[in-house]
Amino acid sequence: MTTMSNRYQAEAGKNRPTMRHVAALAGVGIKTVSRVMNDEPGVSDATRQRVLGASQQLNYQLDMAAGSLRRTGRQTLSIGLLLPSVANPFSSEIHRALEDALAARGIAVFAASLDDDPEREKSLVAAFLGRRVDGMVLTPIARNQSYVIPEHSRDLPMVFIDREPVGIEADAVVTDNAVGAARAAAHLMAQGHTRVAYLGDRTDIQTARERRRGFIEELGRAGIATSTVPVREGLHNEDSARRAALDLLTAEEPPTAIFSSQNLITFGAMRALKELGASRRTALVGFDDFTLADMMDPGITVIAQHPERIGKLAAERLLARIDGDSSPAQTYVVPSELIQRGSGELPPVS
Amino acid sequence: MTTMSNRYQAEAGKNRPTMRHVAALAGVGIKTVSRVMNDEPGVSDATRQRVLGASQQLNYQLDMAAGSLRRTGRQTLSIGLLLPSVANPFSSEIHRALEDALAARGIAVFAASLDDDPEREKSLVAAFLGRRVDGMVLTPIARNQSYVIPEHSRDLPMVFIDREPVGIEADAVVTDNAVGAARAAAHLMAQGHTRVAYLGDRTDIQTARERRRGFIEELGRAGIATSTVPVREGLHNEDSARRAALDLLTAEEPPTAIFSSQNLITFGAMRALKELGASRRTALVGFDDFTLADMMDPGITVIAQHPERIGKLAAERLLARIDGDSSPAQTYVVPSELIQRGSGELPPVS
DNA sequence: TTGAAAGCGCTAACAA
DNA sequence: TTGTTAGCGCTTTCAA
Repeated sequence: MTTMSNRYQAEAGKNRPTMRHVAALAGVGIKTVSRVMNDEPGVSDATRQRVLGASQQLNYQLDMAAGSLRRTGRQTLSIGLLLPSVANPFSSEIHRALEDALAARGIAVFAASLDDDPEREKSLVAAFLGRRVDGMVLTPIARNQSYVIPEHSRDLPMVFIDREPVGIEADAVVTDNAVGAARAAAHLMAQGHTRVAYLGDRTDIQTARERRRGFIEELGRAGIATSTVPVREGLHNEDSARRAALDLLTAEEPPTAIFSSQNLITFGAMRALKELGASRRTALVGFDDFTLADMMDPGITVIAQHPERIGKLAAERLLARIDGDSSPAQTYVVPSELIQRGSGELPPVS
Repeated sequence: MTTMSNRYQAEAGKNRPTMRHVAALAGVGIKTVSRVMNDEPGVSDATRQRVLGASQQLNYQLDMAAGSLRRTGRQTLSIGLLLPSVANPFSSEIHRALEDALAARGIAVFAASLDDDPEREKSLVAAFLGRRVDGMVLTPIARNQSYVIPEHSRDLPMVFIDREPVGIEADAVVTDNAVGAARAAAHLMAQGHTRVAYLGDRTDIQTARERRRGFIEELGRAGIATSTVPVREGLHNEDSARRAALDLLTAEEPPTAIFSSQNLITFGAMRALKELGASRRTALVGFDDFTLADMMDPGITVIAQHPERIGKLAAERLLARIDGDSSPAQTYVVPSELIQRGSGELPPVS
């Protein structure tokens, strides 16, 4: 005991104190310290106070990693979140909603950015697994997610967001992409447009394909020959979208309305219209809402997604799985919403 | 040995395999598995292959937490990042730059949102510490950061961003708030403005006070009686800024130019100007750049911060500290930049 | 109410 | 080149 006191009590403040240091200083056993630090019952008030005092004096902090190593269930109270980019506004709102739902349970979030790189997806998932996260929320980008099947079978909770996974049956939370895009088509046709162009993202992205499908099919249902619909795809940034829009608008028989399938593409279309002085002549509906959309001239009509709802729902599903829910995997669809601001209500001008 | 084989090899796939399982399957000692998994030398090629095979067959994954528990230096390859909100565009760009710089070293990032709550700051820092992060990047909001002195003295690397910490000497990376605001003042005066209003954030925020000081002092240096400068402070969202701007602009002797000290305040000012039809009559310079600023009419002139540089620099400082740099704490200043887009170049109209 | 001993999955130190 | 033993900081188990 004297040895222990000497050994642990005397050590300088450079090294982080452990339970043994606290125990030695308080003159109790290490298990008693453990009980106090974890708010477990079975410790007298006097002892508890003594331990608390020692712990504060040493500035002691429980080591979660060491604890969860032995603890049954072995939870780390951390999860992994994989996003296209943490800097993407849509992603970061999902992130925020998730964080809020998980913070209530003391769960910390590892966030990482994919940058559309399938290899990164796999290595970031591996990094999460190596840190023994209690669950993962993933935006899939790789062709196939079957590489996580082993972990999923070991009951590691997993929720996919924005896009459904391929090759594995797991929970997913997605927007009604096709329905939303169809709504955009119907809205433009209701204003009298029949010549409506589609500006789309890279076709290897599932949501982009869904939006295209929903849009075109709705035009078809209204009797428009879908083969005549001007379609420009593979656009992945503002400038390629801008050029595609300029191209369409300066061709013969330009469209009287444009549907842009994503934020950056909408920005590109807006620029093209502005350059041509056609902002009040050509109708525009964009998928994804954005800051200041209502401050544009005219205001930009959009199909808004609800990232907060996606994040919240994903967190709820993840927590349910962590708590042992073993019902079959399911895809949850968060409805999008048409927000009229002017650009989508312009009548056709030929 | 037979016992071990039975015990570890036969277990079902539900439990995560450990090194012992791999060792048993490969017919080697556990330390050999450790060597292979950590790419350490001193293992014959044949043995290495056998271990690798067994590890893949079992879908084995090294447990970083368990490893770092014993490993000298005890690094977890994770850091904590505290932001006003992960959903704030300025914050999330810093986050992204940090992530990129740290990913190269295999370091994962715990991100959390403060929401201007000093209590949250402390509890989130405690959560990071309990997870034994290798370092922290913090946006301070509490009055005082002396509560982390014990950890800082134990050589836990820490870099403060956006605002300087109080009560502790630690590295910080900040924007030249006063200088940037002064640049806005000088720019507006160069257009001939003498009656310039200031719309500012809550005065308990250090950067808000700095911006105000820089702005007012620059007006004073030019001979403007600083007591006559119309100042509205304590604005913390778009609508309060909008109302303050409306108030100023509809009073007697309205300002001919406005400086707004932050993103949301700029949006509020823009709305007020639009409502009054004064967008082309009253000059506006905002602190903080934002998406589509150039698409407004007129384009919005701003003092742009450089979140990517702040994030990158913070990461560099953190890594240097993690690598043992023990030079005195220092504050690094990232210069802001005036971007002219039209709104700040309007001449005074009375 | 309290604490000693074992062991979580791994690496350090050392021996073979 | 390989393996054995101890032990990281903690919780579990069980005995006092």
